Amino acid sequence: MASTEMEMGVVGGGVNSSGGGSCGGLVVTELSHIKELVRQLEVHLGGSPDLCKHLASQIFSLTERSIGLITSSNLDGARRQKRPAGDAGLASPLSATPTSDVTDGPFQSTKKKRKVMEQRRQRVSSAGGENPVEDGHSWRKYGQKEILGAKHPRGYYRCTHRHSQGCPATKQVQRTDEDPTVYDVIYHGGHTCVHRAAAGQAQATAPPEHRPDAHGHLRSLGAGLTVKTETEEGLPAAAPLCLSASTPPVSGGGCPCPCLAPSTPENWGVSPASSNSNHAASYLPFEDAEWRGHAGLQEVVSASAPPPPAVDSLDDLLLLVDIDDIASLFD
DNA sequence: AACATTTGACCTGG
DNA sequence: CCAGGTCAAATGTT
Repeated sequence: MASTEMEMGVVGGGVNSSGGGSCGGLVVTELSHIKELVRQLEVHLGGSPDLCKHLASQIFSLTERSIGLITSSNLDGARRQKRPAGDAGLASPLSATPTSDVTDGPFQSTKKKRKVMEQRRQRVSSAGGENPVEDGHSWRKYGQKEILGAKHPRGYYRCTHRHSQGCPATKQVQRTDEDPTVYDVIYHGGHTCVHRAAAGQAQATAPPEHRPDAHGHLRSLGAGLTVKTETEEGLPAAAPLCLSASTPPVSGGGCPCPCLAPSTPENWGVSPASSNSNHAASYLPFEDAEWRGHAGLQEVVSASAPPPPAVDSLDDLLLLVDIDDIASLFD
């Protein structure tokens, strides 16, 4: 049984970072390039599909490179600054989890599947509502565990499409000790699943906040959400956004993110007992292997914020991805 | 019937 | 040996 499960994702897929060092300038250059490409893409939207595809793939590879640079930089920083594990209950997951070298080859042997994948941590507030945040993915709970030093058990979830598509994404959800309405969500691995059919259906039937098109997603991303992103050292960082252009959207401008199955009320990273259908919001943690560079980032997501600006154009999208913000990481 | 959750047992790394 | 992570049978839900 366990042996039949494919653990092969696109983990560690070809982000070639050029060593650590100060890469801020390089990243800015790369991102500026991306920005320009996106502008071109916008111009050609509705025009030649081939050209759009070409631009998309260029954006994709540039993004990969940039993330590689950011990743290597962040990891360096994280390694250098050792974290005191004193922080009651919360300190453990990221710092104490002995994630193996993320820069190394992803697989050594099938036995060593544990902890091979990178992880990202988010703090999710459910302020008032029952559910923290909808993340647009289908999760299936496969375990729960009392964690030493923590008041609340940790839930273990994996992508619903794990078996059907071999999607390696998993997440762990745990209430924080300080505030029961706040959850720590740790994601392992990115989604490799694509749920085209369901996504298309969802586009027609699902409520706007669940529509798998980029704009809808970005709207929902903002809908009632503030995303404060910071590194472990407390540096400001770019908001996590789904920019992957790896999967060409369904014609007419779908979401570039894979695995956008219509979310179910059970998607919630909380005990199903407390989950119901009136989720407060949606957000996109990270969708692709390319976005795994945020290993050192901790995102703080609050579900109680006022309605956000709509993202109606790629320009709006670009506004959300402020290159300067990213650049400031390296200042 | 199919799918999801619960939960105790098992496995693994430190 | 212990804590964390995963498995899988039992159970619940739709």
